Amino acid sequence: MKLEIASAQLEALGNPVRLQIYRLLVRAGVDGLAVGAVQDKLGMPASTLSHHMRKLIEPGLVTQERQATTLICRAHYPAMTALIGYLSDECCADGVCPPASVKTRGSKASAKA
Amino acid sequence: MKLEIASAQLEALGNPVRLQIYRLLVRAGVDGLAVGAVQDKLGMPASTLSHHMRKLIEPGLVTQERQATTLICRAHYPAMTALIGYLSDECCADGVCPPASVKTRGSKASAKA
DNA sequence: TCACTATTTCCAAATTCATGGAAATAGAGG
DNA sequence: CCTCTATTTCCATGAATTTGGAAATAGTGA
Repeated sequence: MKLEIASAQLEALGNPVRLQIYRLLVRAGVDGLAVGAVQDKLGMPASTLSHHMRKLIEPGLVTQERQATTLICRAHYPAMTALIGYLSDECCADGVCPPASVKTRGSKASAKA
Repeated sequence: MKLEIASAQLEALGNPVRLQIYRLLVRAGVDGLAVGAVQDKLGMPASTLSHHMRKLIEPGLVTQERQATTLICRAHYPAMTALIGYLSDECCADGVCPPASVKTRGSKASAKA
C-alpha cells in the first residue's frame, strides 16, 4: 500500500462524523445501509452527509450500489484490512519490539517484514 | 475507546507527513528517534516538524522523553493496538460478515463483540 | 554567566475542510 | 411527460490546517 493512499484513508476516518458513518456501515455488514438510513440514524442534512460519504468512497473505504432510487453503502473490508496491515506491518523493523507490541496480537500481520 | 479519541488519532495519522513520521518511529521500535534525527531523515524545517510531532503526541500516538538537550520520540504501541481494535471490533455486529472479513485475520481482535 | 545545541512557541499567509441551503439529477411509476 | 423520492452537485462562508521564518526556551558545560 502506498503512503498517499493510506494517509487519504486515515484522513477520511479522522473526522468524528465520518468515523461514525463508517462504523455504522461496518456494523451493518454485507447488507449495508442506504444513504437515507444513515441520514436518519445520524440526523444530518443530506448535503453534508453526501460530502462526507464521498470522502469515504474516494479512498476506497466505502462502496455504493444503486437499488432503484436508493444508494446502498457498504464498508469495503479489504481496504480496512490493508490499512490495518499498513499500520502494523513495519513494527520495529529497525529496532527491538517492546514487550507487548502489536505483533503479539495478529497471526501474520507482519509476515512481509 | 471513545469515538473522539479514535478520530483524533486517525486525523493525526491522516496526513502524509505525519504518517511518514509515525512509521519512522514504528520502525525505530523501543529505541525511538530524536526529533533532530527525524528532521534529518525527512528534511523539513524544525518548526514544521515540531508542529506535526505535537499532533501525534496530543492524541497519545507518540511519547517524548528528554535526554539532555535532545528529545527522544517513540511510537506508543498500546495506542496503535487500541486504535486498530476500535476499527475492527464491531465488524458486522448488526449484519452478516463477508466471506473474508477482518475477523479472519487476527486471533482475538473482536473478542469484545 | 556565556555560549552552544536542540527544540519549541509565536506569528502570519495560503490552503484546505466542514457545513448546509438551493438547485440539479437519477430512477420509478402513473 | 409529470411527479415523486432519493441523492448529489453547486455555491458560499466560516473555521481549521499546514507551513515556515524568527524569536524564545531548555539543557549542558566551560
